Amino acid sequence: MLEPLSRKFQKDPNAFEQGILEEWESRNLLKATLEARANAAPFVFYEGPPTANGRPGIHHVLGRTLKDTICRFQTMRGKRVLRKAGWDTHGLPVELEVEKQLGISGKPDIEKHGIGPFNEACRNSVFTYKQDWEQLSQRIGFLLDYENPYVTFHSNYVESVWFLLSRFAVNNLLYRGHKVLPWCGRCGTGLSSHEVGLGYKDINDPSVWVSLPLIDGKGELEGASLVVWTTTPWTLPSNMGACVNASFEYVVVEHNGGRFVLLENKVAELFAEGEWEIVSRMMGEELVGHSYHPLFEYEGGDTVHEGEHRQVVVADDYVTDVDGTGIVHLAPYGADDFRIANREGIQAVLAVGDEARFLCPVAQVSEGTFFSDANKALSRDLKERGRLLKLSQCTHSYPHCWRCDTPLIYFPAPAWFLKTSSYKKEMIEENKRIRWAPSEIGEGRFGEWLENNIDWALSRDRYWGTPLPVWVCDCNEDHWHCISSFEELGELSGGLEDSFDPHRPCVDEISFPCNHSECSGSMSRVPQVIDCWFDSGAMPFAQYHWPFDNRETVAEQFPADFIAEGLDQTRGWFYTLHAISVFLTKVDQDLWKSGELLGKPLPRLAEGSAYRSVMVNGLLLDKDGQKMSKRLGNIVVPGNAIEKHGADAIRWSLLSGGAAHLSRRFDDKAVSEVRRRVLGTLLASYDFFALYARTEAWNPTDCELPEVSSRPALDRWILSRATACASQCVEAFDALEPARALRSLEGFIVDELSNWYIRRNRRRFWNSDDSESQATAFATLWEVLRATVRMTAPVAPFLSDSIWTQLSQNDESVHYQEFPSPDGIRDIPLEGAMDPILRASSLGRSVRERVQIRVRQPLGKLIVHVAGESSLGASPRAYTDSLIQELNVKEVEWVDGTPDFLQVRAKPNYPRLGKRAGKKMKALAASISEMNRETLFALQGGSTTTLVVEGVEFEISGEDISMETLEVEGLEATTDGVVTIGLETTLTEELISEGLAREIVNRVQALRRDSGFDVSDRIQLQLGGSVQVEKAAQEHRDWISSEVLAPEGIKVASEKTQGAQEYELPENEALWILATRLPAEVN
RNA sequence: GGGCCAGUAGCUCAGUUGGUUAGAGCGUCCGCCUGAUAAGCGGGAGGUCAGAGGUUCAAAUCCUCUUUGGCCCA
Repeated sequence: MLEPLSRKFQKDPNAFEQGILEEWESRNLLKATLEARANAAPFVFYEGPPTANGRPGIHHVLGRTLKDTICRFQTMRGKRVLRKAGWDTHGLPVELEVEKQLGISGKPDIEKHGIGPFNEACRNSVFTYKQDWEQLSQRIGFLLDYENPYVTFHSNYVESVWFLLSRFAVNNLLYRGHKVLPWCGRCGTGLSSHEVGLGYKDINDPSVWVSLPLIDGKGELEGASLVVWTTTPWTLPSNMGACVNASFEYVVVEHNGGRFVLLENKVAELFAEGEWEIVSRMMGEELVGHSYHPLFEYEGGDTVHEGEHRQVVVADDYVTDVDGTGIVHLAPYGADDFRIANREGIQAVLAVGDEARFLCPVAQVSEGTFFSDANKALSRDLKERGRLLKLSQCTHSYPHCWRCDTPLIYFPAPAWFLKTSSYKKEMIEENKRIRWAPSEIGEGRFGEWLENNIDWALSRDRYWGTPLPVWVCDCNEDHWHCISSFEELGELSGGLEDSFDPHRPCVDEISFPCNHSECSGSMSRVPQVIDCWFDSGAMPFAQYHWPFDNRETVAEQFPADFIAEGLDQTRGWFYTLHAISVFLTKVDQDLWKSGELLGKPLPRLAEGSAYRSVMVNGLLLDKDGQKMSKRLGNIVVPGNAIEKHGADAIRWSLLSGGAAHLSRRFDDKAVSEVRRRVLGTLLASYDFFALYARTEAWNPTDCELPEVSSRPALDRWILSRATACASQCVEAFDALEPARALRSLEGFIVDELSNWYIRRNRRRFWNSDDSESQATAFATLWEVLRATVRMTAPVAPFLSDSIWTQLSQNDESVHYQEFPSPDGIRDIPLEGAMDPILRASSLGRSVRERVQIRVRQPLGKLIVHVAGESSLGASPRAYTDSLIQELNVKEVEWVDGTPDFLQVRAKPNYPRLGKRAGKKMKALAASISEMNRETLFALQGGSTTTLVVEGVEFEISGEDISMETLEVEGLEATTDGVVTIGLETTLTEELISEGLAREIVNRVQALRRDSGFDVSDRIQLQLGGSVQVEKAAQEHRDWISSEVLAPEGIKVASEKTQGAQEYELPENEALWILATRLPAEVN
């Protein structure tokens, strides 16, 4: 019992933790934890679903540790924390992976292969690395319910998503439109931004300046033309309008008898010097509303956006003065252009279709011409008609299809949208109620994103995803319907097969008659699937198959109290969760009106966002601050690091290294340091306790723990500090700032518990002469250690649990104990009184260093003065013994008041006086520092004095100044401004003799250790040496023998015994020792 | 181009509402202790708080600009 743990941990942390993992597994820790909290209030956590078709890296360890730590902490605060795992399984990355596997590429290939087999391959591929994820999570101690995860491709999940989509449709927030995408005309497909990035190439393009003659120009604008610039002449036939920036100033210039409108600083690029002059200036807004003659007249084309206007001037901030003329030609082949056309009601007609070829003849370009081949002919035509002002060539980087190398176009593809912009106000409002850590992300990045919200382009022309549950009539495409459940689909289509799978292609085959009156058409599904971000954003509902099942559970488990993901999720999961939940709970009022749905009660869900607080973590870089990437080969494989250091050290180091939201470096050395300095110290402290509890047979169960009030000041101090630490941890964890909690814990464990409390109290643990003090020491340390491991448990779950089990001597895990109460016993005056003691110790060591007298050499007297001692709530003098031991002095003299030998000076209390004195503060500070000691003394005694500074009187009281001690006359002294000490450095005969006695003990102890004796082994001791040494040994023989456990006393002999160890002591003194272990019966 | 964040000791980072001499760990130099012993502790040295300007009696902290780096979006 009370086994030592330190060496086992330091030697092989991995094996150490594996043992604890087995324990947890055998008793199913997560289940046990939830059972222990069966009736507790919930703390709701949502797991952001990872994609399991990639290996987890060390940065996932960061995210998972943050989640786990907060969840464990809340569990220990008495909450019931369900932890349902989840998997994000749909989407393009899966498809690309499978294309690679099957050795095919592109949509035509996939359709040739067959959507059915392709999706089957996707389904099999998504869990390629599931094992890796589960094992890693389990190994780092991330408690997660992997037995009942939510999986986005499961039928139930898909059905919930359909239901949510149908609610958008019912509210008229689902609509058909166009989305401008990077598009390959040859493959007939849109590309993701990732794919676009794969295919940039430098090409040569024409650069044309074209005139747009105004139809209705008046005054200076009469007969004037707008000038636009483009490198894509093929888009000019599809010109919809011209866009200016309302706040720019434009000029009208005359050139060769014509008038042209553009930005002043662009004129020189167009016309030669001296051939133009400025006629007039006007703001962009004055141009808005004019119309101009179209560039090309032709029949045909594909109208993709109906509108009342064509060829008009509009304004938008997206127009810059960097490229072009400050007037932008709008064509449907641009996302901004499309947005503006939408807003302004401008008709959009495509001259170039989805195969990137002309749909109709335009000028000298024939139907079917590939877009890039039309540039020359179009330019020529414009030139002939006098509309081309300038033509040159430019080389620039242009995207190409990474599969077939064809130049891409930006193309408005048919798409389905969610009208999120219609409830932007609600989303912004609800965002203000979310607690963001750090807050800037919520106000800044996320807030900004919501302010600029545009409708959600929901559909994807792909295969492996949740099919968009929209069925359209073949007679009239305005007859469409969004399905809300499998049951509804079954009823409409005459029943679903048992093997029904809501994925493509199965779902594509289902059709039913159009139910619009007097329509005899047949409804079939649109080909698209949906953005997989909608899947993950739907998880608060879909993870429980709401509203078809678990309505009560969702009502309790919505919204989340806490989520935590990386910064890159701001526009990802954080947004989709928010957008869907705000819509469902706040915008969709109809859903909740009746209080029931499908004939069963529907509990109202809390109105608002899906989460109340969110913790954002930054990127994890390598030790040199480089982004980890396969290319650089600097990816840290979590397994290796864990094997070396164990998970606790990694968890601790990841959480303590700076604010969570900043990008941080993963540094192996930092992990070692944490392991040694923090975890090592905690274990050593426990081992110390265990060692003496064993030898002295102390057991918490068979003794009565003494009243705290009756314990020594130092014991009450450490208990109070433990409470202080608990209160800081609770505050920091609640604020989602684990790094702050860990700083408190590190300081408490290393400085306060180990380096001060244990170090100053060691003797009490083996001194059974004072059994009361010993029992109290054991009780205090036991209690403090138990509190400490409960505080470290959320961060270092393994180590903490193993120490806890030892201390408790039972099987109960630390992980469902209560976190130490922040409202426990606290004695703040006592804590304050310790501060001068720590300062005095430090000063004392500094003086000893200066005068070169080692601590082992006792000194006579230490004089201590504490400025403002009387204002401390408790007297530091209660700790006099600690100071005597720490600095090895015979006595401590506490100085009252400000005696003559102490030089003092006053410093102004700036925060107090600064407000009163204002500009005169500097002068006032000067006169305060000149006040004499009598005045200061009087002020401290409670009287006041008046200082006149620059003609103004200031009444100064004791509170307006603080006293600073400078030095002590006649002694080796030093001060830190608050505490001043003087050290008597005279060495008397007795002190020297005692110093030597300590040297002797020191050498004997070293010899004991080197000889491999146990700490409680008794020995027989012979020694001798130089005259002074022998004299000291004689004088202190009793003390020495008790210190080194030589019950038979020591034998001082002038003749050196054979086999004795020789030593050279300071001041050229000589010593020899012979120590032998006494037989066991003596021990 | 826009937004957000960061720049403090050789390295990694703290630094509360502006207020006394800007702190800690690692590293380095010097030393100590050891009945926690394959540990531990202390003391020094080391900083123009990225740069410039401003507000203020007082700025690492507030404001403006510049600069470097990161992330997100165009």
